[in-house]
Amino acid sequence: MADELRDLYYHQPFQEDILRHDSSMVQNIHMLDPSFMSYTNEYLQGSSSDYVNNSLGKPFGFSSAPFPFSSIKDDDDIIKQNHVDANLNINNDVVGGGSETPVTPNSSISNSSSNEAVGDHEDSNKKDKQVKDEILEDGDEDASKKDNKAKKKGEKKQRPPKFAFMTKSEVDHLEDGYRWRKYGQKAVKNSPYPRSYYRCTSQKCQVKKRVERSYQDPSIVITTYEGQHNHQLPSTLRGNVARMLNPSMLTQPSPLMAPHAAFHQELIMAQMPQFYGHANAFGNSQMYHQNLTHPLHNQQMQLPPHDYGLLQDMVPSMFNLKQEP
DNA sequence: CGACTTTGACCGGCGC
DNA sequence: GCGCCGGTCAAAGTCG
Repeated sequence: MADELRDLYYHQPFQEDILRHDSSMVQNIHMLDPSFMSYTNEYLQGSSSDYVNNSLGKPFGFSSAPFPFSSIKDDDDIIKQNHVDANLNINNDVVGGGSETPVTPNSSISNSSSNEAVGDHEDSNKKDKQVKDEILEDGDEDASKKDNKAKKKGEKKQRPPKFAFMTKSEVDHLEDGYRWRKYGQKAVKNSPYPRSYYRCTSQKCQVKKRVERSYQDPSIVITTYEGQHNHQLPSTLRGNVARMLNPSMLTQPSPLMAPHAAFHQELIMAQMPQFYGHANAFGNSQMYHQNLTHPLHNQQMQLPPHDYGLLQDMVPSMFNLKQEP
């Protein structure tokens, strides 16, 4: 399974290769193509439908173009979407400096193999069907175990939307601005690395996340968020996030949050605003989006010169703008 | 002492 | 029905 996961990881077109910084513990954060997300989810105990029907309504990359989730009805549609994404990303740099096999409009082999690489495709179809059935039901997302017991036979627990991504990091639990309490850890089948379960410590916030390390590439941490925060970021962290993003203050390192951690958080927040709808410290993050969405255009963007200080040092590719003295 | 982690037990879903 | 597996619970332990 992890072989396929790695293949997908390295061969699916990524929206961006955001971070390239040798000295950063988080070297690369890869926001995953929507279709890949659906595949990834197969590995992460969910179903492609979890993503197809999630509340994001936007691509998982930084593109501002709406992703037609509603048009996706089955795996075939996901594969078609994969074609589109492959075409769109054909000229983009990907992991490995573009040494990957180019994805062409006729790369159905790649896509179909990816489809097979999902593993037990029949099983995934069953899961999809299950989730689709679940979606037809009205149910409380945070239904407790007791509530489940009270449910009728045949009713299945509805899962909140999920968002998974892979991060190259030495640390398992990446700081994202929220406070989490670990409530479980399980050994992962066929992997020497355990999976950890975290729950947001805020009262009445049902957001959970799973963190596990890829056993094929132990440098990669797979994080899966489930649910939606119903509160703001802890104030101290928010303040530091703001500091990270305020150009006038960027030269001041944050004492409470490691630079890579703060940036990691921002990536997540920009990536899934619905998950951080109450706490998007980006505010007006248009520039950020544009920078990450069109790296080639970035070089031609005309922006007032700024000293981005620490962040610029961390993410030189983001600041690949002409800034004449 | 409160917040958090650890870890074995437990539960439900699923395949056979 | 049984066993496997993922996810969760909760008591005990740890830390600041």
